[in-house]
Amino acid sequence: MKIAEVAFPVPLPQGFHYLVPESMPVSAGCRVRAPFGPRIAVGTVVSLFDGEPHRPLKALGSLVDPEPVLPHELLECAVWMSRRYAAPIGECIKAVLPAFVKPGARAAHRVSAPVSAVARASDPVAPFVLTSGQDRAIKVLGERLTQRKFSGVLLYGVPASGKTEVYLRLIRRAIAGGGQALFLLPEISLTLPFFEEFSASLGAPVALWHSRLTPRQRREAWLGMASGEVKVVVGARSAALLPFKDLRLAVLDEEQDESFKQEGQSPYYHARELAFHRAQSWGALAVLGSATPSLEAWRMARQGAVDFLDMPERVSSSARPKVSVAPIPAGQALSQELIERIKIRLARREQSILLVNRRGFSTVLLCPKCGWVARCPSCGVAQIQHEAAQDSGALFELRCHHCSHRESSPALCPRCKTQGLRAAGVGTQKVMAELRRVLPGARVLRMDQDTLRAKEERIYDRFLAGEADILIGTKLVAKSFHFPNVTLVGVIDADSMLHMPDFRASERAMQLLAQVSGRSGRAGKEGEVVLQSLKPEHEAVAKTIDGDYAAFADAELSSRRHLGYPPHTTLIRLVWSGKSEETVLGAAEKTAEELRAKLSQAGHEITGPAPAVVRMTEGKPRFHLLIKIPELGEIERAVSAVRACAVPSGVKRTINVDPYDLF
DNA sequence: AGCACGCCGACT
DNA sequence: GTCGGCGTGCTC
Repeated sequence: MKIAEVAFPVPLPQGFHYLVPESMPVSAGCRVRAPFGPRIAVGTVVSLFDGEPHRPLKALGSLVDPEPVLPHELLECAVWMSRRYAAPIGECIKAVLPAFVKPGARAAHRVSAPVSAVARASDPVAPFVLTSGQDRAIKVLGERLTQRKFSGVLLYGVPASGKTEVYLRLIRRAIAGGGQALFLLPEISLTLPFFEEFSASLGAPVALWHSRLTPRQRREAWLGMASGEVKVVVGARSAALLPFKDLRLAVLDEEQDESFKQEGQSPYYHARELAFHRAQSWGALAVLGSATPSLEAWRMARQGAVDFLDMPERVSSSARPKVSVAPIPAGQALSQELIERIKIRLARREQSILLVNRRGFSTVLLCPKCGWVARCPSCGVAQIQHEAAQDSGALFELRCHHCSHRESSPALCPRCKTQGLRAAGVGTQKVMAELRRVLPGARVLRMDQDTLRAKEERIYDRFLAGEADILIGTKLVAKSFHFPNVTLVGVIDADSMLHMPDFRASERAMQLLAQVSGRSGRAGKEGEVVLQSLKPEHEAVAKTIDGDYAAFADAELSSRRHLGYPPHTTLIRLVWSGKSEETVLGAAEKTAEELRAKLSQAGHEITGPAPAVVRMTEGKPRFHLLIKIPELGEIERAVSAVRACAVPSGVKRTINVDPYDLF
């Protein structure tokens, strides 16, 4: 008997089996209507096989699509994703189905119409003198490309070593043979400049892909990639889930960036792994590019799982910036040392960038008398004080950076009713206010998610055009922007990055410090970096000073081995949330007990359950647990042990394999 | 995730 | 008397 495995868009781990009626011309990747409980639901056929059912099966109702809506390789990708991340198959299928075929899907409304997401243009290519590193990279990678079989390469290029030119030439070579290229970037705001540059110089249709496209742009880009008419796609994370006709090259630029891992919504996939998997399916070349590689990629390179290619010299002959440390002053954000150096830039008409960790004014509002802290009523985390909108009448408001909650900032302590609440910690707005006071003549711009909303390119363009002397911003300012007139970078609080209760804290700090340092002195002028820190002896700070990322990565990799942390081991994070603390904690504890019984002897370590750092979602209690799987342990065994544990009704449990978000 | 079935409060 | 609240249980 012919049986179809069908996935429905529901968070259930498995597919469902149906009998295929004799006359139905169904194939894998088609959507079908099928009786599902008390209703008829639309699902997608994952596979077809012949066999004897072990239980009475219902028959498929009718075909929705006469032809598959998902190409075979994309369907296979969804199935792989479902296994790799222990995610419900239906959710994985949903993630690869384009919005325009999803039943009842409504795309988010977008206010202004952006440029077409598929561009065709043809400009002559300007001649270019390559560095020897670029030349070698292009030769080696170009050679790989012509072999037409899978290989993975880590391209380790110092800041300003000219990786973009290497990518461009590789893409040109990939599409010259009729193939397609996938180019992934960590941030939506970075996709547009690359899209424009590639469409202008490639002379072939290029598509743009990210979550804020209009439905029409989506449709055009998706179908263009599926048909092979579009040759190149430049996109954010979810572009790793597009259909291809003939993929020959997949590039992840800034591969260390954590936004390549999807968090917040299942499936919790990592675009780097997906890009590798798909390059394997197509026999394509996968390139990971970074000046500060992730320890995951670094380890793969050290073990020979990917090849290592470096570009050690900068394109312009300028030297690496000079890095110094200044102590963090008490009671203010800017040290005298930093202020003096900014003054020098103002006098020379050069520009400065100041990196601040948090947007907003101050990072916590507390009562010195009774210890009350302003927390989000929905998430339970400390709220950030922001300057209020001009017309609101108040000076400040409180905002949650996890959800959209906002409220006015209280004048008295809500608990003990005394006056004199203290706003501690430094955000971008406070630095702005302080600069205005200390250097009233300086022209200052701010770039963070708050100022970014509508006009991200405007701030970039205005600073580039010299409309301001100083740019204050969060980690956005550390990204691949090129500001030739910047000769000073100041980091307001390098230590605050190291204090996070997370084993990746120093990796993140080192990457951010190295990246932001790379913004200084890019066009032949001498650059300088000032790190405000009280711990100059810390590994990440010390290695930023001597500029040795490779030494940092090797040392960190070995320390992670001693502590038994990724990338040597695998983590699985379970999160429970629900109405009452008793049921949520009860379920978590029962699971922990069962997992310890089943997994301990295989060397799996179970930590928790414990209240998550983000203690609530929508006001409901939230607990988590970590499973640490040893180097050669089986992930599948842990996942099936988790699946065997009951989830009481009223409780929601998520499974996150290789989590980056531990809060 | 839906959707039905099942037992307890304010209404035509 | 019944319309409907959402707790809990199942979907090949």
